[in-house]
Amino acid sequence: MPWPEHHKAQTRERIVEAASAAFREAGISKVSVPDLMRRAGLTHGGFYAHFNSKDELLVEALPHAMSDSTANLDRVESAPARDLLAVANAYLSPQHVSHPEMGCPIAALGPELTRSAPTVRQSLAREIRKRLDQLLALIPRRMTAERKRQQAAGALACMVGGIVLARGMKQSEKPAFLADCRAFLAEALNETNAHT
Amino acid sequence: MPWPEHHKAQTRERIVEAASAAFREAGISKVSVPDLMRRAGLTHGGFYAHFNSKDELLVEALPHAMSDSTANLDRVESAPARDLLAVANAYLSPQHVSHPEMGCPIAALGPELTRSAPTVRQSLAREIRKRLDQLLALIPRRMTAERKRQQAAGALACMVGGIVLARGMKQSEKPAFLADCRAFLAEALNETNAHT
DNA sequence: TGTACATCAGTGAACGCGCGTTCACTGATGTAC
DNA sequence: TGTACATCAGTGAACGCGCGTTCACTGATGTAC
Repeated sequence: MPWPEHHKAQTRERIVEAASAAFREAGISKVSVPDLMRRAGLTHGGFYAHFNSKDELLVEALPHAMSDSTANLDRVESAPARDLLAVANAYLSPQHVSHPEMGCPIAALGPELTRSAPTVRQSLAREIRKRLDQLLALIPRRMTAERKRQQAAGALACMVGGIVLARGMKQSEKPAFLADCRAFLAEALNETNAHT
Repeated sequence: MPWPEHHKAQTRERIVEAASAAFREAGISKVSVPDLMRRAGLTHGGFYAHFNSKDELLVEALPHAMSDSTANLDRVESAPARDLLAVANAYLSPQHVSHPEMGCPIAALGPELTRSAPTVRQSLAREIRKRLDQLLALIPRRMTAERKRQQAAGALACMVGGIVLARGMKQSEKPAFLADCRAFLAEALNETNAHT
């Protein structure tokens, strides 16, 4: 073989990484194939040696963005967060609001992904399901299955909506709104409520 | 005057209405000026007799969509809902999930609006602020101002995120997820918690 | 060790297309007489 | 009441542009001898 063993796979990975950040930052429709190939240090023509279409890239970029985001957000002070509230607090942070390119793709691209091609929508559904299950696993065993499901669903909804809303607000109102969302969840997830 | 008094204003209104529904259904960037003029029963050339740009229309279509949405959602069984939980329950309904064109523009277009022109972003910030204040007004007086703010913020976040997530899920998982979000909020907003 | 070669990752000109926007015009209307 | 007219809302051809995608090619690479 005329090229180093994993050379092509590495280039492909670079494209996926560039796309995963660029889409979250600017929106899928606002990032053209020439744009993202430039970001990956390549020219646009080579794109189709790696992917059959922009949608096919998207199917791969979404799980990548999701892993990237949860890897960043689920660890607090370099240790993986072990309770739901810690994950929610990290998620509902000013840093997450101001850095969509490193953050959750559901908050940055949810509605746009929902309107994309069927393969993309399937990928989105899979990622949401997975994220919900991750959060579910962080909830104390002693609660009923029903209650755990409700807390995971409610917390994830509050997290995603909190970021979407904060990003749309006046700069000066963002921190207080995020703090309110965190306080709301702290209260709602508080175990003393588990027995009412 | 060669035309009926409010003729032009009515046409303009028809364009705003068509845009407000079309944008929520398909996304702003996927609806072209020719598209929406066709929807309003006109040809594309006339657009610029009413608006200077697509962005200028957007600044007007957003508040319109927001009023349309809250008018639909804030009334339960033809009477205006008077408590936050009733509003949240109507918002987190399967009908809202399956009809974005009549629903909340923040859930349908939030991230895309956040990346739009400054004038559009200002309009979005204003609408979010207004919505938050509406919800705040539905919370019992006896709570502290801080707690009321937290409940309004948390509930709105949960509502918006709940719709964004439900729309991204597998069809079969949507109803249970929405029910979980509603149950979560019923618990979190429950007044017995107000005194913990 | 040096050289000719086959491979194939990446290049860049070109394609058809639909976008947002402009503008010369058309023709339905209310008014004046 | 009937007709000529000025108005201006709406029309549709045309603009430059950037999109996603295709394809003939280039040139850096590892291999064979």
